[in-house]
Amino acid sequence: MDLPDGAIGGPLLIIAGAGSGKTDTLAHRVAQLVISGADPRRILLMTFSRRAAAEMGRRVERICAKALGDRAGIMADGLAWSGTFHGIGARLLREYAIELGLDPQFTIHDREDSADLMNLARHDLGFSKTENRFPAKGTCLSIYSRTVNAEAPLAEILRANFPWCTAWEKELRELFAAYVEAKQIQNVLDYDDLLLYWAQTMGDPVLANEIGGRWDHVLVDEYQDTNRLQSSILMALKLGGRGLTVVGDDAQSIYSFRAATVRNILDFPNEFSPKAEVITLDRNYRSTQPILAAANGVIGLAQERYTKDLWTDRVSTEKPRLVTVRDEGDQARFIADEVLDNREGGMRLKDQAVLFRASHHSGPLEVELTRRNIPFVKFGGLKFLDSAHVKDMLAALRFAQNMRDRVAGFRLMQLLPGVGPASAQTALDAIAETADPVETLATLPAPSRAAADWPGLVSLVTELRQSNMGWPAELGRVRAWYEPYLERIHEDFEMRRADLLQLEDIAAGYPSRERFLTELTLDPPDATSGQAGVPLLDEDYLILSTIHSAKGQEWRSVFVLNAVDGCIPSDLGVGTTDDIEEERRLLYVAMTRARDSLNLVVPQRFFTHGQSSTGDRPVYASRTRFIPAMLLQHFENRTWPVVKPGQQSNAGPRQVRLDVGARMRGMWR
DNA sequence: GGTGGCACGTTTTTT
DNA sequence: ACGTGCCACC
Repeated sequence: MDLPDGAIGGPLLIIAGAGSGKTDTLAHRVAQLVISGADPRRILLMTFSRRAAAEMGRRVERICAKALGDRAGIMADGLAWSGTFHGIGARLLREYAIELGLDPQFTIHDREDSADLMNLARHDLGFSKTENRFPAKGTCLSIYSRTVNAEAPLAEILRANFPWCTAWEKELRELFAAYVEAKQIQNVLDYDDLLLYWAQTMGDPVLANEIGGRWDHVLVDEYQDTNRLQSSILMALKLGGRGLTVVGDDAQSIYSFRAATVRNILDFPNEFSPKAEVITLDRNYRSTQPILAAANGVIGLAQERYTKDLWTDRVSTEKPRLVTVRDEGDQARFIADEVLDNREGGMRLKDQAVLFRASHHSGPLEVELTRRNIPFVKFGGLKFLDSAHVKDMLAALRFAQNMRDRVAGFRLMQLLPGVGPASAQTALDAIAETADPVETLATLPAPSRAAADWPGLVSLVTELRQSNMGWPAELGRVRAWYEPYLERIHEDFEMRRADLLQLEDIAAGYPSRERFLTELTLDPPDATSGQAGVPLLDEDYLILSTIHSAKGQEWRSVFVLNAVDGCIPSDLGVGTTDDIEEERRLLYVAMTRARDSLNLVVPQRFFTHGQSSTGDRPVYASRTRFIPAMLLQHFENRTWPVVKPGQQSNAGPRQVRLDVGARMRGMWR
């Protein structure tokens, strides 16, 4: 590979197609830098997830250990600065908090907390009961977030992405001002702030110089999925681009809903003079030729493309399959059958993955897998941390960490019977106004209807603040306090208690409450399991994942669920051309995860819930528009189950094949 | 002021 | 099927 060696070189862009060994290339580049004398502590590596960062770290260490022999000691600390933009931002902001006028004890709000705070502001301004409905809290947060991340004027964002909200521009501006003020008073930062404050910091010449000077080399992975704000930070970090390397693939850009823009990668070379060097990797080492041909066919129909087709020399006679099944139930049974077949043939469950557009698409499959005792782990979608009981526990810890955090305090206090929004509000107001919040909390008159429970809350918070019981013992203390409430609130508290024990296991892996809270928010455990608890590492299990969460990974056998219009592309949203194009890339990403075998499953009929006023109704689906007739030559078409002629009538109990009545009714809806 | 019931609108992907 | 706002009752 023709990469410059360890000296600090000019800016470099590596366009790395799917399966072209991007991770390996980046790992080798970092290792090369270290081997030729670069200080690993002066290398900044930003990846998309911390999982990717960990993987990169392992590979770099392995390569270095081999090459350096007994000098491998310089890698003792591994890569000190490796993580996501948000993670690195949080670390820098804590370090520079004083200079930036922040309290170093700041807590970080996740998306849901942020939405809750937005809601409080929305309420205070009286927007929640306007005659024409004001956008919901989540929508408000999305608008705010997109405006910040895209570095674009509000009016423009509204016009382009939220046209149904344009009439509320004035109110939204007012709301966002209140939201920002609330965050500052409460000493909390949201995800966007981690980037925004960092970018602002880089606007100060002294701090910019100091921070930029900490690293000789800055490398960024998955650059096609960064947004304007992130690229601004990067450019300010390395003026002129010395020591800067970015890697990505415009054909795999799938995060525009998060304001990521493919322009970052396309415009990168021209940001510098002389222009950045560009290296293109177009050999795919992952997939067989027929799989790649099909994937190339799909992406070949994209309206705009910059990189050329990938090639491989992995020959195979097996084409990817397009499997038509009757409905989602058959889809689940087909996959379970195939997965077990593959395993009989020697392929571990872990070498197989099922990918889908939206987290809930895997529901019927999860039921089938559980029924057949096939263990699986699911990535993406609803997280363990989003469950009410886990959030309650975290609220207690967060409130102890930062008593000005109203979202945490609000949630915590309302656990007590007899405490509702009004009493919580009053208590939090009193706390907000004093210099010694613990003292205030302790001397506050208990809300009259919660007289019995209030002292317990006060002593919990006081003890946590004194913080001499150690970590993770603190969490045990919170659980002891919380369990009676858990039993009171939830019928199924037994199951939930198991989650809390799991939370304690997770907590034991962190050195302190502060680190636990920060890192859990920035990097939540992203898998949930069908069985109780996550399977042990040495166990074998099938992978279920959203396509988004499957980014950067590969499996020997890949199944794609619901390859139908309405799912891929998703029929939500207004459906601009850009949205459709992104969905096409999503299918491309899914297909290129497969090494040896690829099945796209097309259920002819599936159910949506809600939507129509009459409740559930079957939707007759057609094959995804991204595989039009002209691409069928790349696939082996089949239907499942295979019905042999003459066996039709005794192939099992007769079932409804075509719900004519529903179809007739559907004509009029 | 808290709580529980009802009706209505919403529903992807993630740091 | 689920969250959220509104309203009536305690």
